[in-house]
Amino acid sequence: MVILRRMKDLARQLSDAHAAVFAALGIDTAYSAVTRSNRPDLGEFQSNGALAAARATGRQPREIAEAAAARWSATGIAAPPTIAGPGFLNFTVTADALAARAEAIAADARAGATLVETPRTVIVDYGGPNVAKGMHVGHLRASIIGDSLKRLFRFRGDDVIGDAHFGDWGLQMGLLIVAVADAVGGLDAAGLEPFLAALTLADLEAMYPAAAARAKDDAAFRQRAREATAALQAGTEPHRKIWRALRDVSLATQKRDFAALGVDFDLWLGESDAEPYIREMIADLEQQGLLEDSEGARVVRVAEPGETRRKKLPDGSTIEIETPNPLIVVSSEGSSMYGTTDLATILQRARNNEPDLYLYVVDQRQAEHFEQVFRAAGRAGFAPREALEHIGFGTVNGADGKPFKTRAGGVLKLQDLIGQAEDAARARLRAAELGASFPPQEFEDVAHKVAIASIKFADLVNYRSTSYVFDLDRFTSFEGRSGPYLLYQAVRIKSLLAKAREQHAEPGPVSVEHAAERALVLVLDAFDGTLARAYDKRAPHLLAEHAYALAQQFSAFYENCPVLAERGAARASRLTLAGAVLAQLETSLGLLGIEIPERM
RNA sequence: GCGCCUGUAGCUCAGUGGAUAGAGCACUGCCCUCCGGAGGCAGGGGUCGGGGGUUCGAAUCCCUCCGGGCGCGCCA
Repeated sequence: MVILRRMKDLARQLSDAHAAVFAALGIDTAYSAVTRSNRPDLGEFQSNGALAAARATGRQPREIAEAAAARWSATGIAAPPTIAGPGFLNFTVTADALAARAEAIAADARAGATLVETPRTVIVDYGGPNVAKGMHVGHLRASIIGDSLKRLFRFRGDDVIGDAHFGDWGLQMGLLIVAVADAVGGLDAAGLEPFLAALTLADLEAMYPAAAARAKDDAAFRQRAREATAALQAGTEPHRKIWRALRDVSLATQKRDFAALGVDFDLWLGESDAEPYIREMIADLEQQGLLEDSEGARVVRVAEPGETRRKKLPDGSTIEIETPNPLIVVSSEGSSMYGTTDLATILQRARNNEPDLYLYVVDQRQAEHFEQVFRAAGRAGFAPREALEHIGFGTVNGADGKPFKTRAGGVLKLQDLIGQAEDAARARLRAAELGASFPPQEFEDVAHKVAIASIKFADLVNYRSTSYVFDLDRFTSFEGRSGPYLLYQAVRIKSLLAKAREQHAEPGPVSVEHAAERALVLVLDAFDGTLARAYDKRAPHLLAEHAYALAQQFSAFYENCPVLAERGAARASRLTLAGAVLAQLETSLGLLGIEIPERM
């Protein structure tokens, strides 16, 4: 196997050259970073290092900038920088450097992306469907963001394991077991077996909300559910048999929903799979003296000394209590709570996968829960606290700014949501007279890809911690910053390249002449830096923005720089650029979990 | 009450110490004898919630006030 030394991006090349200049001048190279310019009228890249270095050393920024400019000798990459304002250095790269970079990207199977220096083992916990409920719009973000992060980390060279972590072991199971018992007339009723055999997800979706609602104000019913939960976890029959049936029905549907969404997992484990570790974990916590009795439960305290908050009691008085709250490991009923399984799952993962990093892609509202679990895991030595990260995200809201609901006020099932997006995609395609001549099966495939691209791009283009407003009309639009626009641009390039092949027009060496070509190569060049930042910040939206910027810049290039109308070297150069753009666009969208149809 | 998140153009959102705050939608005006116009180019539109402070420099950091969302032990 040939090991290629990947070419550094232009910002990196300029930074290296600038660092050499700073080193020669005796200035700390920590200030030598060169980045894309925010003043394109003055240069393509800039360095603010002279200002920062001036502050640190007490020298004049202008003087440092002038000395650096005078020593600049990176021939071939850029001319010596110009100085502006109090000491900004502005760089304009040479056409040759751009051409070389474009060719390197075009020839690279990774479209110009480098790998992390030290690959790690990373486990990504995302999706998190609940066995008691079908997947709905609320599961969208966990699935889409988690899947994208998994792809991004894997692409950068890490060994990544995606785990769905089904919610199949808590009180929701106890509630369902009691509901089943009531439906058939008791746990030992003859009707149990046939009931379980005929069970569907629809039954489950009808039973669970009813049971959950009843538990709210029927204390006796709630107590029965808690007891049933404890019995299930203790391995009692027929609780276990019922649980198995419920889980099987739910899982089959959820796998289908994930498949429709184009989201996959390496491990399809759930909370129940942590069960074998719980007894041992509790003994370990006990032995370490971390477990305390508290109001009938057994807890691990995780607050540091002095971490307190005031709490109002029912009688109106306030008391000072520790924060975060202790993590409940054993409920007063003797059952496992979600904190118990989460903690045991860390132990399980540490044993089985030895991850360097654990990412939990879960709703931001659970931040405090994870803080408790992570602290407990750190204290118990299951995993270092720094290796555990909660990747929180905001909610999907309706037009009223509140979490998204259907017109009837219920939650929108994932399946229905995808169906609505497909309807919208079909209508858009027909309105644009796209795919009219396709075989029905291909038309449906295109509509599905457009629908998924609409949903995923609209979600991923927002920074994950902010909530966003769900607006299917906007998401499925072919205009502007949307998934369908990106598919359209990509397919248009495919069409162009196919036409070139028909004409036996071959790509060739790149020469960068037109301003639109310069701008395009600069966007291609920015890919690797964007990947690195998206990776560091666990922020796929940076990648979504890059894909959009690339498509948009290609459109400008396409408008200004005819490809097939040219002949010879110019045509060959532009074909290389077009090919590089398509490859990078496919890679970018692929990392977002978005598939591009062959034609549309 | 305490804590976390959040407030940027009419709308949806980027930008978290650097120069003149950006993009999409919407709006106005141009551009199809030309590779897919679902496009491109240009323009109007912002006291970056208010006030104070730190800094050569603040949407970004600190303080304070106002608005919105969420969380605060036996649900997940």
